[in-house]
Amino acid sequence: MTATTGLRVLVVDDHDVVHWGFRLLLDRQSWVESCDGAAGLQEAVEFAANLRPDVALIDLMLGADSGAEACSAIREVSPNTKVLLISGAGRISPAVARSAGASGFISKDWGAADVVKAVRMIALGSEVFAEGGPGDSVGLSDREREVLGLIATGATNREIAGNLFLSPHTVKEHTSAIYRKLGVRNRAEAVRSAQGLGLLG
Amino acid sequence: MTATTGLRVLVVDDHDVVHWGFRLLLDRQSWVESCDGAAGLQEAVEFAANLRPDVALIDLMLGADSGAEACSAIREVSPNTKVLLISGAGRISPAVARSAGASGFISKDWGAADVVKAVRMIALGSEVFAEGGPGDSVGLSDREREVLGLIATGATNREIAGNLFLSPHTVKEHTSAIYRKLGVRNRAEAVRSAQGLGLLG
DNA sequence: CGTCAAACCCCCCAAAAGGGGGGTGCGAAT
DNA sequence: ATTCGCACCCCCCTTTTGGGGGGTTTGACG
Repeated sequence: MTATTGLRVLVVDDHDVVHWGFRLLLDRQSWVESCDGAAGLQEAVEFAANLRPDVALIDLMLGADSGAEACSAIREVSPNTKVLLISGAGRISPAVARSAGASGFISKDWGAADVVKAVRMIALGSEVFAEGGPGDSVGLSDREREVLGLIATGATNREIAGNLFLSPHTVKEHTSAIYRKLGVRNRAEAVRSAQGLGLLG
Repeated sequence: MTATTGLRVLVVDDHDVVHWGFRLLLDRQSWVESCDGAAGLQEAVEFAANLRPDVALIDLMLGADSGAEACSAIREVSPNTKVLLISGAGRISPAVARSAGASGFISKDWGAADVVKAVRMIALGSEVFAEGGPGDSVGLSDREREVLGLIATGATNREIAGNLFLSPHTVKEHTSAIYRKLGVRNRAEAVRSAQGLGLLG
């Protein structure tokens, strides 16, 4: 639905449990085409060079290696790969993560659904830098919030258009923007997400 | 979407404000084809006989006439018309309302959205008898709740089918049942409604 | 001054949704 | 003993959705 073609994901983590956990989690998503894993920096760079993954999930504590290093190394051999850094215990400043070329930074204790959503948002071009937790300030425009409210009432795009005196196509563009910003695929999930974020009454 | 053809609604109320309020409210709904009004019993019966409305909204306090009487009278001349009784202040037992042939009974201080929803639910064949308020115990089956939960994650019917080892078509029947029971037209509204009813985590 | 994002409009397309009809079997209730 | 809700399967159909292009204007911000 979002994905015209599935995403290729690379998981880099030296702990087998984490590593396989993510792979099982992501392989289950219909928009994930393939999900491979690497245990160390060298292996990760090889994979990245060959597979050109869309997203790389990199653990910050890569044994002897640093996650930030791995991030730079991967983006050197595969510049189109978006990197999502994952912290176990330690913290990292968004600035450091950004300068390493990462598109996002999350904590390992996020729920599975939120991690999955973060991967999707990054693949779609958003950045995810967690300060306090998932879903801080999504930054919908006024119009988008208005459309979102009508979506939640079950209105079709045509009805929304009639209500707001717009063309149905413009409404679709707003909905697309909403989905992108919320990291969501469709109306139903958008409503759920919006409720969780307190964007709806 | 729900309506292959729009609903015809008749509003019976001797207070002009209420009367027009409902008409304005309902005319705005895309699934309402026409919405006429009558001020008294006789007028109401005439309208019902000619227009054969799908739903009649009847005020309980019809001046000298009783709303329950009007209900019986209307269903005599137009048996397919579903009747929704509306109480201003007074209360009526569901038993009395049922024996008069009403499909539902609500209070005037319900929110606009809930009244609209009640009309739709009745038109779809459900009964709406308010005890404590709108949306008491919708009575989804286990399977339906399961499907609803997946809908809220943005899953498509095909994905739900894969997850629950069903055919996509069976999933669609569950979704239809969910929509009917919640008085809702589509996934987005179902998610919103379910949240409000506490059916989702 | 340019630039950028928001908001609006048009075209196209494939996929999904939603509703209609038909059917089966089960178990619980009347 | 028959009815009713639940769960499951098949066919058909139209509408809606979501994404892909392309474009304009406006107003804010540097």
